[in-house]
Amino acid sequence: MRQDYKNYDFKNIEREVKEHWDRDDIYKKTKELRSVGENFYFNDGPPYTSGAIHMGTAYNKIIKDFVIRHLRMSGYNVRDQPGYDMHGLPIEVQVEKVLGIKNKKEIESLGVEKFVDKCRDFALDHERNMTAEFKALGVWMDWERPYETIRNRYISRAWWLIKKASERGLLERSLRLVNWCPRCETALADAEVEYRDREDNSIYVKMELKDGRFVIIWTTTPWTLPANMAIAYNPDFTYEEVLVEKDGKTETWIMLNSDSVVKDSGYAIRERLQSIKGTELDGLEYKHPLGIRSDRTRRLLPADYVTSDNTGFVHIAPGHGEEDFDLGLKFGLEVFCPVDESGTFTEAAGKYAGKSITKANGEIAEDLKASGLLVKTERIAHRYGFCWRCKTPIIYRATEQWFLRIEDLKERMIEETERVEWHPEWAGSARELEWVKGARSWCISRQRYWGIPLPIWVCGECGRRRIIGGEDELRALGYREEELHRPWIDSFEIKCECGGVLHRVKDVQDVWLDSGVCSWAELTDKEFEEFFPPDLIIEAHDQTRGWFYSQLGAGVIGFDRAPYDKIVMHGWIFSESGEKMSKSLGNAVAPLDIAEQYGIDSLRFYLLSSSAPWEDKSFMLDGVKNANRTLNILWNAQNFALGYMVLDSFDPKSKEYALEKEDLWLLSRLESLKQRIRGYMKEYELHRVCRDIEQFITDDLSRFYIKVIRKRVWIEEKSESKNGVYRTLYEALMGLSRILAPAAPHIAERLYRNLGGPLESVHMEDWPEVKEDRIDPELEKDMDTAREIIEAALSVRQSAGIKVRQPLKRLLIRTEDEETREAIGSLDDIIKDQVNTRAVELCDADEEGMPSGEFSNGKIFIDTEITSDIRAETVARELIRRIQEMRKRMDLKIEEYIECTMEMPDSFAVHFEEKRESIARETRAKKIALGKPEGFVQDWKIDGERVVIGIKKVS
RNA sequence: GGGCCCAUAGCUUAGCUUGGUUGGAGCACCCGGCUGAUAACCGGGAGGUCGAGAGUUCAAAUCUCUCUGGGCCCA
Repeated sequence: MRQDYKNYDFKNIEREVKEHWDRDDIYKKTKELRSVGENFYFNDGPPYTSGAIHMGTAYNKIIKDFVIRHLRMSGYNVRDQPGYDMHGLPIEVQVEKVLGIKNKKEIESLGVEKFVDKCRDFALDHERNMTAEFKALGVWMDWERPYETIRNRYISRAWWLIKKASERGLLERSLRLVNWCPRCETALADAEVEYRDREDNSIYVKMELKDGRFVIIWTTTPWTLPANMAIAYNPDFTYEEVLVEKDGKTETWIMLNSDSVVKDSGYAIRERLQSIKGTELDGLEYKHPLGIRSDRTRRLLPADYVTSDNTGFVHIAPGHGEEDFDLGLKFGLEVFCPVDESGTFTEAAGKYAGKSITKANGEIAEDLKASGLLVKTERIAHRYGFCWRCKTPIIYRATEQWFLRIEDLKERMIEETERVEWHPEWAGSARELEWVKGARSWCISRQRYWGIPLPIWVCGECGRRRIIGGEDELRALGYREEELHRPWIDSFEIKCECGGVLHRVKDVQDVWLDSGVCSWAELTDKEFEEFFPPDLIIEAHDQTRGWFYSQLGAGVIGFDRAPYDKIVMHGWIFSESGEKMSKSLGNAVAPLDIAEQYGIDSLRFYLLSSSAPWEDKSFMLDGVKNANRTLNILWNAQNFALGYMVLDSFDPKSKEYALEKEDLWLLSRLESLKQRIRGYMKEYELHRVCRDIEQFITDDLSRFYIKVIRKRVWIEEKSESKNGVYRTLYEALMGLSRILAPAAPHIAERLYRNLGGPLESVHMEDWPEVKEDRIDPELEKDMDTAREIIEAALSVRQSAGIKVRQPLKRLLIRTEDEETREAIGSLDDIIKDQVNTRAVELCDADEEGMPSGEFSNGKIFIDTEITSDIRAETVARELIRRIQEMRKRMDLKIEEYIECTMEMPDSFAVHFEEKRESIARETRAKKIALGKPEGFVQDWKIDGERVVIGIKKVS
């Protein structure tokens, strides 16, 4: 056992504890120790290597670290390989920025090899930084051996899945409508589109029917008009046909909501001609408003999804809208898409050829106006999709892409979602299930460079496909390059049976598929045998559509099951004012900056205790301060205990001790704490674990227990009673070091080491069993009663102006409650001591004339009569308190002796003489007398009288 | 517009499953006190339309419905 820093110097403590872990290889030894335990596969969701960690990433890893440490202490052999998501558009975009280039053409002219090398360096740099930060947070994972999505083996296992999908008939190439980023020139997954509000010009356009009447459509994307192939109406609606007039000319219009459509258009309604049922419009032909592909016949077609907002007619461009595409499929429309990869109109767009769609918007409106077809323009705010990385507005394009038909697996995916144990329960039963039910085919191809190349080779002659299921298969065909990435793999050709040549399709795969395969991608055969499938994953709620889902899809394709049994879903961390933390808003707090100020353990303890894991949190700096305060109190309690234990050479193995009521009480509290924690852990209520520990430290241990036993340790000679205190404190602190180890691993470690823990590290300890026989609910209840009475008495003292240093003659308690009477009887020593009263008595009637107060089961009265002895003791306590204060100011050690001389009025002096011996004993004074104060001298005012005290240290 | 989650004191929150005396606590604030572990702690004070409205009930923070605001995921 050893005494430690006087103050809770978290900086040094945390640094030194980490040094200890490193120097003595504690992490490895801990894993080694548990290698005989039951296998447990914790699967880390890979953060994306494109920036520093933020508070949310920190929280994520802190929860994981908590859970893993707890599992290890509970005996499990935990597989804890962390991982990094290192491919994909986000990195490409950042690298483009660094290189100062803007599009795919510039990448091609720079050279794909150079570009990909940069991407790899970028990802590896960030991986290094992030690892350093995770380690700094005290997170124990296998940092020497993380999985990386860019490794050959990883890529190889991803290919295996695509081959598997192909074998199961789930891989297909087809013309589909996809989200498309014209800047990045690639398809985007739904998950890669971010929706925001923006303002646009919407236009109302007259579409001329063959008979000269017009139907009015409304669109927010004028640039899709060249691709118009039909107009949809709703067969359930009844449309209005009205005669409108402008500049003396009249026209016949068909629409809904004619009044609001005509408003501000310069037209006026002259006559309401008739109502037209939707069905009557079926098949009517109209002219393309811009005269594009005018040879085609365009018709009005029925569609249930048309809403009654706006005009009740929807312009249909199968090349640019999902519903349009589906309607086109149903009615055999041409999928006309006169827009290329970069968002530029092709020759097919007639006069707009070569123009970018964003610029064409205005021009199209102008042209419509010129030809008299524009009814009006209206500014509107609506949700629009943007590329999640470069923030360019996305468009929809019909293109040939590769898909996984996971909608075919929907039933199995639903079953698996229902099988998995979710925390909280609704995360699965409501949220994920809802999302899975909407499963659609998964577009996995990307027209980019930095990603896992799709392992699909197609013959230019006969169209035969060959899917390569792994690196070995590729090498067996003669592939020589070390690298499996683009561009190296692009030039590899395979001979076809037909005599032709198979070329790899140029695409890379969606990064969500990368992380989707991580549960098996880096496992050795042996590990796969021992650990797969994973037992547990822990991620934030945005992963509903992300990793929870991509893993489910990949797992069901590969293994007909979800690659997890249990999911803990956690919340996000927002700024103090509840907004998203972001650098651009300037409200982001870096986890390590906070740790620098208040300590890593404080940050961890705060994040874990602040609210339930699945709740979103606003990050409160005061919360971290408060956690720091709690740990500080623990530190002080430890100092108190160790100070005396070391002084008395306490031996925790010694059997020579006697436990008093308060000792048994604290031990009971400790065990019932452990019992509650056991329940919380089952439900992943980590916040309750931490809050209850905090309560125990501050309330039970520091505020009450230590206050009660202070006198017992201040007795000089060794005694069984004093050993009882040591024994109790030792057990409480040892217990705390263990149950605090997952949340605050540094201070727990230090505490354990200071107490002389038998193992090299607290993290190698077993999670403590609950010693149920020590739990004494009756004693705990009695103590609650005693504490309540003590509080009430102190409160009455205060309002009566009787200071605690003045003993009471009696404390009288009136209660009808039998249990309360028994509690008082059994704990009266503690009550006496804490209230500072000579006697505790029960009474049957109110005591007239005495200050009184109430507690939940009765009333109390204090007898404030001052006898000569009470006066003497009050004076003695006042003097002792001042002398002690001075000893402290002189920085004397507890065991050092003093000589003390004092001047005081006669009214004090008589009492001083009376209590001289006990004053000398309590202040460790060899000599104490009246006389000229010498040495360290201070003036005091006691009850308005001047007392001068002088102290000298003696050796 | 849809699904899920959240809303209690200035702030962070307990209580809601199973309706029942005056809805607890911490931080911050004010007043007083204690202290040889403690720049710690204790006592008191002030601070609540339990987001709003309706319903069920003898009784609603708690159950039901509607609405408002926030979050996540979608449309």
